[in-house]
Amino acid sequence: MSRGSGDGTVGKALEVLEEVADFGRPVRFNDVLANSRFPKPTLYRLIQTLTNQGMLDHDPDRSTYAPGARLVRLAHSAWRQSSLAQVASPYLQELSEKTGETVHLAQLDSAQVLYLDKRNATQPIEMYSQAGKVGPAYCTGVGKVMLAYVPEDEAEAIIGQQSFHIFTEHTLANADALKEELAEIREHGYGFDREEHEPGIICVAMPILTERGRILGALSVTSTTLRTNLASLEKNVPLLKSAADAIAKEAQHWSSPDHQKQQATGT
Amino acid sequence: MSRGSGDGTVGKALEVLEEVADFGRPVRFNDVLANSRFPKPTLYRLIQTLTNQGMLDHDPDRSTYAPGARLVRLAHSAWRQSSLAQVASPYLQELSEKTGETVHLAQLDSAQVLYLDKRNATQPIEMYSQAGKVGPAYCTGVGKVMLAYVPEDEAEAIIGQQSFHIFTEHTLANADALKEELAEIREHGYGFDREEHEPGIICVAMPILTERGRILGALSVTSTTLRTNLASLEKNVPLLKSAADAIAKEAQHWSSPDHQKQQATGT
DNA sequence: CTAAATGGTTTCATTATTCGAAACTTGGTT
DNA sequence: AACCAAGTTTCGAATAATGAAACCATTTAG
Repeated sequence: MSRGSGDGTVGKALEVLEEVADFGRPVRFNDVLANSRFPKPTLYRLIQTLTNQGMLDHDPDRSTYAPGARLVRLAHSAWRQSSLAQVASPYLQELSEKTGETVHLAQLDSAQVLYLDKRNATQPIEMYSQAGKVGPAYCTGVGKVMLAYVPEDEAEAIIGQQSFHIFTEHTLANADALKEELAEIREHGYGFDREEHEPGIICVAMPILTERGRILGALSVTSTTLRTNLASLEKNVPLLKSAADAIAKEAQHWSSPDHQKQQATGT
Repeated sequence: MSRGSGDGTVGKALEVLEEVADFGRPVRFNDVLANSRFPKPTLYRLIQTLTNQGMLDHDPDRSTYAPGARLVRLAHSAWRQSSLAQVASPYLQELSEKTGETVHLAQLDSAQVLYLDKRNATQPIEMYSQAGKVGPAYCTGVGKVMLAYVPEDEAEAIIGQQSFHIFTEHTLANADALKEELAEIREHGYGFDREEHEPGIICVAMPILTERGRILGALSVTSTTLRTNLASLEKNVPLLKSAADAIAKEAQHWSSPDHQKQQATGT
């Protein structure tokens, strides 16, 4: 069930792509080989294929590989039509203005939290730099509220994949503590981050749920213990709740942003 | 040689991914089937695999597919370590400030122009909205200068894939006209867009070449016939040239942006 | 309330692709 | 000139992908 398992050649190729991406710098064939479960010729062919396909870029001068241009193009498309990100945008803006705090939009990607958007009340909008970042699910506000509303069996699987690395003295240390917390979240309908990931950083998080109760993502309002406390953050719950509801409703009925041809303008 | 051809299952899967992305909206299985060269069960399995892998997201309520979250995450990584985009950023900023015009950074992706970054002198920086867009190679400034420096055989292949759609009365209408133009570009070392893609839009474009003469990408300064003309735009050539040289040099020696662990901060 | 149709999923024998140990080539070093 | 390491190719055996047809589950029509 976990990625890269029995998904044939395509799964393997994507596993390699991820490996290359994880290096965070251009890599040589041998570097990849050293970190790969695949034998040399297999890896070689997978990399060849990915390069051919534009998913990897090959620098012949330095003989290195890096994630390719096609990926950027595909992701642009993914972003533009991700109903959550598109629909949520104005609500995030409103939330950050009303609360004066940083607001996040996140989604579950595999067992991790994927940040789709972020609004910093004080700073101008920055997107690409934040969208696409990932974080742990078990010790972030958005991670926990999403986990709380994922179907039982999936949740179990995801929890099994958490590292439970202790970031601060408040980090939940194991699966049982996390499960207790999830139950509590279901009771209230929202959750907190009590300095579990970073000292001094706290947040309230709200799930974005469809009418049928399926989890689409999560919103959070983040601040620091220097500026405020959990009780004050909790006052934003009604705001968050109505934003989450509105986003869920729109996302369900959403079909296309602008269906007319979008051609790049520029030379 | 062109994509999606003999690259086995991986090529096919990516072809399907692209098909889904091209719809620009969530699609049903049947919609994809109607536009696909694959028979039903094959397509079904490819989509299954892609969904499994997080490259496609499946909405069970509406039974639709859309490009997936994993794509956004991978692209974030691709972007961060794309040496061109990272290295070029400050130079683009400088160019847009000095010229007071819009500046583009582009790369070749297959037979298309892929925009990596854009600076609008007057407006604040916006990234995701522009990066990832694609445009035609044969009728944009950046497209033509890149084509001019691609190895003979590759250029031939790419030219063969151009649509030669007539956008304006100045659009180059066929391969021969384009080849002539490319020869001229090689002579001067830079090129123009003479309202070939959009009426009133003109630009000067400069190739970014390694010491060995390999093409990495292209820069352009774009404006309108209302504000200026080609002769004035051409005055920016020295600026462009020195930026292109500097970018090429840095890109070659570049290894990693910040190699320390980058953990998302937010909850 | 049944019939037909539509949209999606599974089967299974056939066919084509992938696999990987080993051998080979290339380019740079003592 | 012999060596070494990184990268590339070979080829029979093992595996995975293929797609016509059948199947199942919802809708829509009669």
